[in-house]
Amino acid sequence: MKEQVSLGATSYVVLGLLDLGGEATPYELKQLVAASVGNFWSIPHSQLYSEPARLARAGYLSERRESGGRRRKHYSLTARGRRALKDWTASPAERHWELRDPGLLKLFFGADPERLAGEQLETHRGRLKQYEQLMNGLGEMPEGTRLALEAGIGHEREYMRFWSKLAR
Amino acid sequence: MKEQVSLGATSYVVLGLLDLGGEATPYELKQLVAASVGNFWSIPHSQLYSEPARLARAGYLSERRESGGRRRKHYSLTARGRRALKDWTASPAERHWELRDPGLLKLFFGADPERLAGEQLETHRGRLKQYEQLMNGLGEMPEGTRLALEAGIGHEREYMRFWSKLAR
DNA sequence: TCCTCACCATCCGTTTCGGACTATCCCAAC
DNA sequence: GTTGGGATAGTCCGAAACGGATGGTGAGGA
Repeated sequence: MKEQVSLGATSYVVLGLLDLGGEATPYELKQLVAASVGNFWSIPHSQLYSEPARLARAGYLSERRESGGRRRKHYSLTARGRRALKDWTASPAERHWELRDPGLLKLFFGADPERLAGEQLETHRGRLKQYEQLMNGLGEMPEGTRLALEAGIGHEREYMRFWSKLAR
Repeated sequence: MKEQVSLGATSYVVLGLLDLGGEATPYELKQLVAASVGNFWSIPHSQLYSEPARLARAGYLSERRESGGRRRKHYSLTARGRRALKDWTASPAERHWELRDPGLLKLFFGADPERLAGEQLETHRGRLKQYEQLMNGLGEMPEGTRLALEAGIGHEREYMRFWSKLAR
């Protein structure tokens, strides 16, 4: 008698990370998110405690609890969870798309382009560098990860072009 | 004795749109959002009823109510509201940035790049076209608006490049 | 006159957010 | 061994966001 739950983007992030990593505690998920997908899709850490529990209740994850010490909970995918993830990746992506960029918002509402550009260039330069290091640093990585990172780099370069034009 | 409220991105969108448009009802705000900033930063319509009310209570907006008919509420900026908007545009943008793109998320978690690319190209082609029409269609527009639109177009072109590489 | 459709607004249950708070563990210094 | 500090790990809860269901109002046409 599994509980019925609906799966949102957050759910799939959890499933996806567990698929990549094999097994993890919420705390480890938190680190994984921070180091990967969190760069463009943030998830509050408290969700990474409640969401796996929810998914486990619905049979997508199995839960193993340490017997001693901190009694951490380790989660891993069940067959059902793996299935759900596969189905999701194979289905067309929702149209819903969002670029929540406070810098662009300020620009839209009349901030001085030149002053904003200086600051934004700095921000994006930093981020670009970080992405490029990741790309070179990590040797082997799954193809999807690498491609998503490439996309990120592409967008950062686009930001550099854009703000550079305004900076002069 | 004004009520104390904290201003978030949504608040500034409301202030900003009223600054651009002079005066508006929540319903008009909804349309303005849909036609402009909503393209990259969505706001649920119900917020566009509650947020102006909240801002009015705190003295950032003034409220004028139609005496007959539907008794719609028209909002406009007070000096205080205009001030808050100016301060915000002049302050450095928060680092917090997000690209919520379900397509990239699926790519990250292992979707077949080629199949995803076909679908994404279509989506982005549509959006790009729409932006370009806006750019050409609207004659005069505030500089910020035009620049933000240019940024959007830049990113869409980047998407086209990216997914095209994967599409072959 | 009545109907219908577009316009307009509110409500409210659910989900998400994010920050404050607490607990635990490890190791080093005393 | 005991104390203390920093990294690790988890919980909680009020506030905000979400989004869909619902209902009213008015203009124009049949």
